Amino acid sequence: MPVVELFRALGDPTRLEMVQRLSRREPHTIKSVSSGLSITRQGARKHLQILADAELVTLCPEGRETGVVLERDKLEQGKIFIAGLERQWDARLGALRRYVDKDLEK
Amino acid sequence: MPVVELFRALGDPTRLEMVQRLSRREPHTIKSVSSGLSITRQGARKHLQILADAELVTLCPEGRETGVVLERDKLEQGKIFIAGLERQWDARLGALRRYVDKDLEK
DNA sequence: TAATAATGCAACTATATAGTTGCCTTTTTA
DNA sequence: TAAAAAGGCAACTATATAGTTGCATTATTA
Repeated sequence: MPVVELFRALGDPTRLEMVQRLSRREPHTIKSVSSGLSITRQGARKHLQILADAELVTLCPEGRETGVVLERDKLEQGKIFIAGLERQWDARLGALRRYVDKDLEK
Repeated sequence: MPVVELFRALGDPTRLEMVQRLSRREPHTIKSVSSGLSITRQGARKHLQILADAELVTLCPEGRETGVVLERDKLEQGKIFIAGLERQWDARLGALRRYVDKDLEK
């Protein structure tokens, strides 16, 4: 289930910070996306690997440095998944509960 | 950062299955939302607690059993957060990159 | 009221995860 | 070409997490 890996990847403050940096500014290198995080380079590198394994990010080695690119489509998949949950909720019990609530107000 | 907890909560196959069950059908009890998961009752209960701590779910004890209610608003917060990332991406480098790509095609 | 159903609490194990340090390689650049 | 910059790989530690088992509690129901 790839969406589980996506949510797991987003479910860490360091990684979410990285994703926010990438959404705000590109291009980023491993260095720039990892700077000022109060963890070591290798610690940050592990987080980047998790993002890459979840395909939320692509690493592009070029010469001495490695570019980090955010995969917007993957974010979209997460949004679509949540929207699907909401749609089902709306369709079934949500509608019923709203009906019952309204009925009880009388 | 509450959205980190939300994503962390969704980033596990058992918990995502529970959330899907809740989105498809309500009401659910701890028992019903935990049945057939190939883990013990207590294992499932721990997952439910994580969902409750993330405020994705509310536990409502009533007599002998405890109702489990999905908090739709929390899902919505996740969707909105992702949409915000996408919006920033679209506004900044995404637009620039598309421009450069188009330019290179000539 | 005795049995059963639904659940809670606590202790325990095993594995995964976050983070570190040390050292090596490759590419720029002064 | 020597130094610096960016990064890879591996081993290690500590803590968090998933999952278990055992036992106790509270509500129903036969």
